[in-house]
Amino acid sequence: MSTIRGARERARVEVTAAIKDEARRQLAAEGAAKLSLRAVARELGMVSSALYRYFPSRDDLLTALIVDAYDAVGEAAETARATPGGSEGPHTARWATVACAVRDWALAHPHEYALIYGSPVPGYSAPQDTVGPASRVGLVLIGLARDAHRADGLALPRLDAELRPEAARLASDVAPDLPPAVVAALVAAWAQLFGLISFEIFGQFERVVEARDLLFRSAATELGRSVGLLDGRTAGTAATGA
Amino acid sequence: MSTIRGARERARVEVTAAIKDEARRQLAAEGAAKLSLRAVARELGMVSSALYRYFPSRDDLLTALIVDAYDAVGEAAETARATPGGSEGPHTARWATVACAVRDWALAHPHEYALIYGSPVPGYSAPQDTVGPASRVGLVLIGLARDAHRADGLALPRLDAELRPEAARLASDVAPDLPPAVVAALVAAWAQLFGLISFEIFGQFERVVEARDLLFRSAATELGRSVGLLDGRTAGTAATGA
DNA sequence: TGTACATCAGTGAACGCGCGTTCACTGATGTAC
DNA sequence: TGTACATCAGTGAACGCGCGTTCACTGATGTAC
Repeated sequence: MSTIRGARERARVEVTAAIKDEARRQLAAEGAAKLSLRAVARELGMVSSALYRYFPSRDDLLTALIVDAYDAVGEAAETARATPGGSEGPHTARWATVACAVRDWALAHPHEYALIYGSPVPGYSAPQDTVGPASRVGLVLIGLARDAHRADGLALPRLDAELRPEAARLASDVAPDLPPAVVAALVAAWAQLFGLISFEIFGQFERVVEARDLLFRSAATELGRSVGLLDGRTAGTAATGA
Repeated sequence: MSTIRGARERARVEVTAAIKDEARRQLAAEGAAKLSLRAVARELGMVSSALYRYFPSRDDLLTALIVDAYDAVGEAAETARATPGGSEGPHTARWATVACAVRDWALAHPHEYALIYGSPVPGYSAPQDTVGPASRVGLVLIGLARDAHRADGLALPRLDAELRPEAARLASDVAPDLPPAVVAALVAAWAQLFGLISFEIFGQFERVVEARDLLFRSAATELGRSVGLLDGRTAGTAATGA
């Protein structure tokens, strides 16, 4: 199926991509709530009913955009982690590199960011297809902690006694090889990281914060420390794979 | 003007409140994007054009709801701070009390929360009226740090050298009596606090975190520490006023 | 206390708009023999 | 290589819907003298 199967099939792939591109363009211009099949079709020079050959409904188009957005930000994080800044030097700096990559993606695609990390679109409920792509950024953060752990660059963060069962459950769910205290701190840091980004993207920093790059990098680094990552220099590229 | 001025004026106040209440109800049911003047009027047994005697446009109604929501969450924070849990005992615990109050409000009013801390409503730009109410929660957090500072319960958080000018500027803007390092950490903690809440409200914790109360309280307490608040017991009610 | 006028809340009809989705159709591309 | 049939992308008209906003109006409440 990876071969080109003929003109019809190739056309289908291209038109599907064109529809999503145009939808993304309208998303950027107007926001998710205003995304309309008719407007997309109009812009593409098609009649609106033709889109139903590609997406059975408006919600399915939205779902495709959501999956693409999760994949895009996940890929940005993964790419950053593969970069020297994300795989060499102090683990807190690697963490900051990945965090900044996520933020950069968000600044470049604010409406796609809002689609996945903002208020849920009214009347729309995300189907199962989104959970895989949605976890990619989280997995990169876990991977960074794992690298540090294997290189002895990970301290144990504080863990409230009453949180121990939940931490153990979380760890066995997402990273059984890491200490539960680290996993609990990771989940909190994950949410807090996007809190910093959302406040910037959604305008809460307007007229308050000016040096946003600096504040973000500094706060993100501190978040890395809260997970247990150490500032000290350890081996360059981790001996352990991904 | 504080006295009752007559039936007409009293009716105006009541109808205005009824419109906002019904609008809030629809907000909770459908989300901001689906809020429509016609539906509100219908539910109130009025004709849609009658609403224009009270709000010059749909956007003005939205603005009123936004201001009310900021005021409600601000009041929740202020009330919590006035409570024993918010004004006595370790400063980190006071901070956690306030943070939990904000989260409780958000859980009880998810759509109003989304209205103010979620993706901006497309095509709507917040007017100046919202900035005062929008800052109330932040001011409570600053107040908590101030209480600790005056009671010698505040340590200096780390401050990156390159962030010093921004921290100084921030401090002189919002809290000249606090060390710049604290103010910079406060701004970051403020955003991160809402990151924890948004992830929960917007569904990112679905199928991941189970003990959300515990995780939140623990992470919020840690955020208080990141600002410099100390766990040690200091004087009961701070000798210093608000 | 009574009359004349001003204010203003609420009505009902209308304007013009864009939306998602369905359906019977045309005509080009692909497949089987 | 050629013919007969099946698949399927795209058309165009239509259905039924709800929306924000305007406008001339009625009638009740309030005010000035």
